[in-house]
Amino acid sequence: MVQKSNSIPYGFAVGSAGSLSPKSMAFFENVFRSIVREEVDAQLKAHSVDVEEGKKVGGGGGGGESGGTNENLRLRLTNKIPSIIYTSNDIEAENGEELRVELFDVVNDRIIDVTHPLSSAWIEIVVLDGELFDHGEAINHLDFDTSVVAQRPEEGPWLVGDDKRFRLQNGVYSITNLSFTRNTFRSRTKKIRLGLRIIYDSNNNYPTIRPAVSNSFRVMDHRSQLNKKHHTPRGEDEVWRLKGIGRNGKYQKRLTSRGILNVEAFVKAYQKDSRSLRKLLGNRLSDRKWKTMVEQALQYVPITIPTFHPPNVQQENLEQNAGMDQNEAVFNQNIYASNGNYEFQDQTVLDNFQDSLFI
DNA sequence: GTTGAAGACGTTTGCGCGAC
DNA sequence: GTCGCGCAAACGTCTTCAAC
Repeated sequence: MVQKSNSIPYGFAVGSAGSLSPKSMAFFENVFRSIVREEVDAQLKAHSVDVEEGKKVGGGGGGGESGGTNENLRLRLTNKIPSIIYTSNDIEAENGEELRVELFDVVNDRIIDVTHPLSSAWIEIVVLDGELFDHGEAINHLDFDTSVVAQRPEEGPWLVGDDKRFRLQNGVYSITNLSFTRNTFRSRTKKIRLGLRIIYDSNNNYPTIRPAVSNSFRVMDHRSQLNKKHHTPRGEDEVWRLKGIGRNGKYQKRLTSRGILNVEAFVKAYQKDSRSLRKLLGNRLSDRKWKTMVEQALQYVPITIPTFHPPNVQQENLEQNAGMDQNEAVFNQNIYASNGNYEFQDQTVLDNFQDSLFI
C-alpha cells in the first residue's frame, strides 16, 4: 500500500464517522479515492505488462498498427465545454464553436495520419461523473468505465443526437448534433463530463487507445436560460432580470404595483427619487443587494438606443442621444461601466447613489 | 464579538396541464 | 409527441436577533 503523507484531522477517531463534519468527510473521501486509484492503477499496469508480454511472445500487435495498446495515440477534445450548458441546446465549445475531436500522436502532437485505419474509427460519447478526474489527467480504461453514469431505464437516454456515435474523418470530427435531455441537478456533485472512446468490435482490430475526457460542467434546465438574469439589462427587460429581484417575487410585485414594470422604469424611478424606491422595496432588502441591483440597472441599454455609448465623448453622445428624452441622455453621460465599476461624471448622480445606500 | 437559530426571499426544478 | 406555461416544493443565500 502506498504511504500517504496526509495527516488525519484533529478529533477524528475510528467509529466516529457518524459525527464527522462535511470538511472531514471530504478529506477522507479524497484520501480514500487517491489510495484506491493508486492501487487500481498499479494492478492495471501489472496486468497490462503481462498482456503486452503475452502478445509479444505470440507475435501479434505491439507496433500500434493493429491490436494491442498504442500509448502514443490519444483522443482529445481541442476546446472546452462551457461550465454551464442547457438541456435541449446543442453542446458547443466555450466560444460558441463546434466541439472538435482529434486522434493525435503525443510524440509529435500531430493528428493521426490519414492512411492510419484509426483515422476513420467509430467513436462513442458517454456521460461521466464530473468529480472523478482532473482535467488533463491521463485516463485509464478502468477509471473511465467505472465513472460512466448509469442510465436509468425509466428516464430514457441522457444524451441524444446524431453525434452520440460518429466516425472520425481523417482523424478529426466536429460535434454539432448532441444535446442533453435532463439536467445534473440531482447528481451528487451536480457536475458531469463527456467521455469519448473508440468503439471496438469483432470487425476491427484497433490498438487500444486511451479515452478522452472533457472538462466538468453543469447541465441546467433550458428554462433556467429563459429566466436568466441579464448582466447588461435592456430597458425593456422586466425588473426581475435584475439581480436580487425574483420572478413573481415580492420585490417584483411591489415594483409593478407602482408601475415600475421594466428596467428603464426602475432607473427613471431611481433618478427621480432613489430614497422612495429604496423604501418601496422594504427594510429586508440589504444594502449589498440594493447596491448590486442599482449597479446592474444603471448599466441598462435604453430602449431607443441599441448600444451603450461611453461618456468620454460627451458632446458627441448628446448628439447621438438626441432621440431620447433629456434626462435619459444626460444620465447616459454620467455613468459608464468598466470592469463592473462605475464612474460618475456628475457629482449629483454619485450623491444620489450614495444617499440611497443609507436609508 | 461570536455563534447559531429562525425567517425572508431568490433560484432551480419537477410536475401537471393545455395548446398545437 | 412537443412545447410553453404556471404552480409548488426543495434548496441556497443572506440577514436579523438573541444567547453566550
